[in-house]
Amino acid sequence: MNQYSSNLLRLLDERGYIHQTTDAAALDSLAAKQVVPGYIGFDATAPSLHIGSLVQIMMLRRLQQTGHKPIVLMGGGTTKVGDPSGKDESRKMLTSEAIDGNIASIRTVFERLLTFGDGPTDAIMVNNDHWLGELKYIELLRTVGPHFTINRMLTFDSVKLRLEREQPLTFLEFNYMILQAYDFRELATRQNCRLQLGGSDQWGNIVNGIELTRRMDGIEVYGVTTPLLTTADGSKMGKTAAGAVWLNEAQLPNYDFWQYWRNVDDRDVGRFLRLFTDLPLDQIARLEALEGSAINDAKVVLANEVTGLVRGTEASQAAAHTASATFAGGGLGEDLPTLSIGGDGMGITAICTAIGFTQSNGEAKRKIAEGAVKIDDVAVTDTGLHLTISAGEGRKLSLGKKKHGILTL
RNA sequence: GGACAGGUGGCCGAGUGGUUAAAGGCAGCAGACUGUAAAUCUGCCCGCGCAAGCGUACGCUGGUUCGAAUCCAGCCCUGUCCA
Repeated sequence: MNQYSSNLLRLLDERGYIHQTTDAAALDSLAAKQVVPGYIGFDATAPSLHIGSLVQIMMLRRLQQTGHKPIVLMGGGTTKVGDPSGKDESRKMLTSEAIDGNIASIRTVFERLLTFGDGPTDAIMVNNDHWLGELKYIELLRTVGPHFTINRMLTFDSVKLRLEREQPLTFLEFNYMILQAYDFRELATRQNCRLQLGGSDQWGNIVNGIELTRRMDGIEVYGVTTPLLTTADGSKMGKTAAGAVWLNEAQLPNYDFWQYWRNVDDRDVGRFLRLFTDLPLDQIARLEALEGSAINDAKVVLANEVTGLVRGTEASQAAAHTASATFAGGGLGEDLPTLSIGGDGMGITAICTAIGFTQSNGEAKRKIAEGAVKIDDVAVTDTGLHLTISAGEGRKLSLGKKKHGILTL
């Protein structure tokens, strides 16, 4: 698979980003001779993206690394409509203020991974609300409507799925694909954008945009999708018990982010190193080849690198230090969650819940009965234990092997 | 507007008057084994309470009954077909 002449496609290919492309040869030769502005659309439904979007973000980074221009399209307008893809049910509507706030928060992560500015290969962030908001409905129908057939729209997976499951698909959602196609056409004419990247679930939307652009403006544009990322055990990436693995620190502490990568399945290590770090491929090959417990070293590298990229080097080092102190040294690290229990002390079950290890006092009680709760590595047996701490002293609270925290006065 | 089917715990899905805080599965958490992995086995898995127990919960609101997720009425929502 070394037939590509452009650095862009070669890099994407050898690091495992490519699932499908439209007209790979034409895109390849275009990327070999000029700067190709390419974009990916992101949703603005939450104040942070989670690691399910990280492949997409990394692709924009690769785009910039190979001398092209990344365009981050925030779906401020489309978020008002709601993407039916993969969702069983309609999303709730967000206010414009909430959407704008989300976009501002999401931008902070992009600023770590991409270089923004006015230069030819600097990244830019755009919001499709700017053009979608201006569109008048009749105008939209007249401009875009003729280029879509219901027949074709009905063949899309996102639509078929709803219909097969006998679940509702509103007309509003049905319009999502039209708006998304329109984005590509807008970016192609306004920003000279020639490429759209996205997850494999966006294939249909991307192809729609390509066709619309060709029909309306006679411009040839291209699409590349990534494979749907699942972990080795088959589940969708980025979901844990506590919820999604968020990219923003406000939604997920650095230490927990680091731990996510430290705990990936053995079989995922090489793939993730290629996708989510900038390490050279020969080094990754060496790490990936580690066997048995030695693979843990590769996981530490993965955690360090990804956390460094997304959260910053300092955060990464602090998390790594805390992890090694906690797990290897049996001690404590500063990044662990901390709870102040006050001068009167607290009941052990309330402590477990307050620090976030358990959802309720009842659950804490059950965990104690299972012998999972430890203070300074000694198992707690009494569910009624009332703990007090004297000044200057820090006690280590553990639930199971992985959850550790510090209790202070 | 009409006919029919349906709305159960994070999800899927049993349950048609009491033994039902509600089978089973998935997801999750913990224990054992390990390597902070996977697989496997075991336990747990609404909340409050030390506990006895109490409180909430089967779309919503009322009703029947000693007793309702289960029966009745009205309403809301979804799907399929018809107009």
